[in-house]
This record gives sequence, structure tokens and C-alpha cells, in this order.
Amino acid sequence: MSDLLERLRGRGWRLTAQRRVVAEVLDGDHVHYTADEVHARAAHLLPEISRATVYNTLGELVSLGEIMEVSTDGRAKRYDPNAHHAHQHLVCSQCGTIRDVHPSGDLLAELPPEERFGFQVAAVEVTYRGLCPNCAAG
Amino acid sequence: MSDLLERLRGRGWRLTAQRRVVAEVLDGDHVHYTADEVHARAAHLLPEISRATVYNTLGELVSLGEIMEVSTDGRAKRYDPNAHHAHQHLVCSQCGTIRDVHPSGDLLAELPPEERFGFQVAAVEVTYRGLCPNCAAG
DNA sequence: TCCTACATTGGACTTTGTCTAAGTCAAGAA
DNA sequence: TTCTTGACTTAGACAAAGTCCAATGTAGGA
Repeated sequence: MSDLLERLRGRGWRLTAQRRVVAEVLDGDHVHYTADEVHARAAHLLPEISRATVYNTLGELVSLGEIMEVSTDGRAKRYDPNAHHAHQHLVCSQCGTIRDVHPSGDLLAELPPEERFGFQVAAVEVTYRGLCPNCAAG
Repeated sequence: MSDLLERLRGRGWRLTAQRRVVAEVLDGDHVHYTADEVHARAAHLLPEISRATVYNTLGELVSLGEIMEVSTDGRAKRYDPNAHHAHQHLVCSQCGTIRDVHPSGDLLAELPPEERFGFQVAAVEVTYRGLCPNCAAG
């Protein structure tokens, strides 16, 4: 994650305490927090940090390609720090747990030309849904 | 669509003017309205209809499996009346236009067992993103 | 026709996110 | 080190999308 801060400084990012704690909160591989969760965790490290700054910082990190926005439930967006490796998501329909997964095959190639309606198709997002082991057991 | 109303009555749905106009608005194949758009169009046919009723009715139609919720942009959910035929969505990243598409292959099968983490995977949602012909031309 | 359980209504409320004006501060210049 | 300046942060107002509730209305069976 210090890599991240270095990279961002290299791109002219002014390095503030607020941005540092947001980056720190997002450190870790299998984390998909909402903006509010990021704010709560950041506030634990830096109590005065404001919601607006968290939203701003998340937005910048998305623009810079350092994190990804994921909306799996039509409610709050979640932020996925694992942006440098292509992956898709597996979501528990009951508790909402999210896991990063790697389907086989070329998902983009599965949309035949006659189903593209002249679009220049650039990306594909896949969400698998089902019951996680915990919820299936309960 | 009168089929729909018959089916719902068969399931004990009380048939009110409000529900009738919501169903009427959703009639048509390639329509993906937001709740607000449904409300606006329903109000054109039945001016006193309230937002709460539109939300209630859409929610019931989703539960009954007659329409599908689609959230392609992290903002308002959209409602897809084409719920009886499996399909996925192709979305223009610029103007937001949505088309129903039919990828080849078995998308569910592309998630290998070792990538399922014990989940009972039941469904897969795919969103293709790109520029529609109009936006690509502009 | 009457009854009643189910449906509708409007408005308050919640959640998620955006915007703005005023104040603060990181980092380069001197 | 201190100064300067434009980028950054803040609190709170605002907006969009959706939920909830108590009061009222009504579809459809008896």
C-alpha cells in the first residue's frame, strides 16, 4: 500500500493525512466496503475526517484506476481495491458477502456479433449469485 | 399483457385500477424504466396514483417473477418486463441505453468448482458495456 | 347490499451521495 | 526556515431514490 501512496505522489497527488487513512483502510485483498464503512474505519484512525473527503478520495482513486466501484445490490456502491487483476464477483443472495472469482473462458467473446447491435463492446461485468456455505447451513 | 393480469388474478391478486395501469406501462418488450418513469407514465393514465403504490406494485411483480430488477448504473433500479426469457444486458457507457442480449455458451458453467468457495451458485448476471452506434458516431 | 381484509394515499423519514463557501495545509520557492 | 499559493478539507445544506405508517378507500365474496 505504500507502493500505492508512492505511485499517487508520482502522479502529483498531494499527500494528506486524510488520503493516507483512506488508502490504509482499503489495504487488504478481499475487502469490499461501502463508502460509509470506509468513512467509519477512517474516522477510527482520524476522527475529524469528513464524509465529503472520503467520497472525494474514493472517486479519485476510481478515476486513477487504483480501486473499482462495484454495485451488487442496487444500494450503496462498494469499493474493491483489487483493481489490477481482472476478476468478477460471487455474491451471497442472503447475507451479501462478496468474493472475488475468476471465471474460465473469454466472457467478452461470448457475445456474438449479431447480438452487439453495432455497439463497440469494451467490457463485461459478471455477478454470480447463490448461497454462501454459512447461509446454506443456517 | 391481459395474460399477465389474468395470471395475477389467478394468484389471488386483487385487481385495482392502479395495478392495471402499472402493468400497462410495463407492457412492451424492450423497455427498461426506472420506478419514477413508471410512475410518470402511470400518472398519465391515472393522475392520482401515488409513488408508494408504484413502488409496492413493482416490488410485488418482482416477487411474483413477472418482471426483473436491473441495476446497471448504481443509481435508480430499472424494471425489465422481459422476465420469462433468460437474457443479459448491453449498456451504453455514455448515454445509458440498455439492450437485451443473448450470449452464447453456459455462463454459469464457466465458474469452476474451485472458484465457488462452497457457494450454491444459482444465477449469473452479465452486463456488457460499450458505446452504442449513436454515441460512437457523435 | 354489506363487510372486511387488502390496497392506496400523502407525507414524513432514511439512505446514499453531491455541492458549496469558507477555512486549512502540503510542498515548492526564496 | 518562512512564505505563498493552489489544492485539499470541512460542515452542513441539498438532492435523488426508496421505505414506512396511520388514515382512508375499495374489490370481491357472503
